[in-house]
Amino acid sequence: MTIESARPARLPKAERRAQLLEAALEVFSADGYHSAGMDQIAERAGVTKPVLYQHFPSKLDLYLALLDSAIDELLTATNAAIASTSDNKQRVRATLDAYFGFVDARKSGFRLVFESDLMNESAVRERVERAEFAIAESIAQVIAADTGLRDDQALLLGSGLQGTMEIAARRWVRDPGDISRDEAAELVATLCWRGIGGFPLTHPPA
Amino acid sequence: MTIESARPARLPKAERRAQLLEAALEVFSADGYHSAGMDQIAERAGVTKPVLYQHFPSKLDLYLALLDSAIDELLTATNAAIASTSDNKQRVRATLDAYFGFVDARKSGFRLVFESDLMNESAVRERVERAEFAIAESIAQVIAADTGLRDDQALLLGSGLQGTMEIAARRWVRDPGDISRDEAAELVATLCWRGIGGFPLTHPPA
DNA sequence: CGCAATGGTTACCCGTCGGTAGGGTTCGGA
DNA sequence: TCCGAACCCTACCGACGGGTAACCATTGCG
Repeated sequence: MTIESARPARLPKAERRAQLLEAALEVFSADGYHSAGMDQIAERAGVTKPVLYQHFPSKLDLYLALLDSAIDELLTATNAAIASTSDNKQRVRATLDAYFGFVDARKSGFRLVFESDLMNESAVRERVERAEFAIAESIAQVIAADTGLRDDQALLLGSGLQGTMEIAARRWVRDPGDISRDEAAELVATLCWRGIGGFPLTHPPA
Repeated sequence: MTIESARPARLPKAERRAQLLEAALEVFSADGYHSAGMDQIAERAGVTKPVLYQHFPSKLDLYLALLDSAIDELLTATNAAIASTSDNKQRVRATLDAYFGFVDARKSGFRLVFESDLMNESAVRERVERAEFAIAESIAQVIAADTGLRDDQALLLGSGLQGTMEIAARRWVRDPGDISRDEAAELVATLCWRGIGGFPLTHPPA
């Protein structure tokens, strides 16, 4: 009982903030936005509610901070993967590795974004849709460049691939079963490549 | 002022119930479960809250009634489509016609099921997952029968196809753009068939 | 040893909303 | 015309939870 052990455990602002974010992420992703209480989040961080409000002005702001952080990380990872090679088959594989890598390492963050129960809030919906669109568009750019398809057609296909990744990842997170992260990524990569691989250059502008 | 015109407009129980269900469906699907208020639903039906509670014991029960109804309709439609032919390519097309037919005709019901903000409620989650699984399994049965794939492999593919339909439909409902219902169904059917069509009999048990 | 400044806590407020009690009004039948 | 049943409304309750006010405690510096 010499030093920090029991309840109070005073912390500098930055660390406390990080801790609160982590606690909030766990609670939000476990219970959803509506069921989660500010008291609950504070308690998980070993602190009381007012402390939470010293760091975040409202419940929604706290949620959005987490959302932005998760989205940012996902976009960074996928964009890096898309840019990592110029071989399209490899590119698909790399992208799915990155996607499932994120999903695996940041399960809570992933669920926060793609299983949110706050989609009615415009601020949330906007962010999630922007994220989905950003991924779809990154893919679409490659498709458009390499196939000669029209931009809107490419975007449609990009959306399809993005959607496939999203829903597959969601299902895998919910119930991984016997499937490892790598297996999952490879499986979906195969599916995506089978779907998209037939397009390149076999489909002139006409 | 002779007959029913103004506010009260007395109705027999069955009709009132139907009207309440319709009003609730609109409100729930527009605002989500949490934002929707019982007063709001009652008002939309031209009635007050207690009337609502004479027909449904709680907000959740009302929601579940709508959910069950929508799910039942969707499963009926898709199962009929799957059974409608024995040509697999046709089968895929028919299933997507049925799926998008439901989505188009019952937009609110579709959103209620697949964009629910009440997934944390176990009763809701269970129903939605059962619905997804039921569709995936119907598809998987055909796949298993026609390809010789193991049951679990077939179920995985069935889940993939179900997921593809779901997410594509969700995106189409959110923003149909210039794409007609038929176009959407055909497009996704093509995508699904391209993904699954390579499997039959080319992939023996080994 | 004071004495800020920083970090926490207890205790409370209050708006919203699901749910209810009890009383009025219309209708069919005797 | 009386009666009771079916239907609907006004008015209210009570709990839950986001957000806040006001008050302790620890730390470290002069």
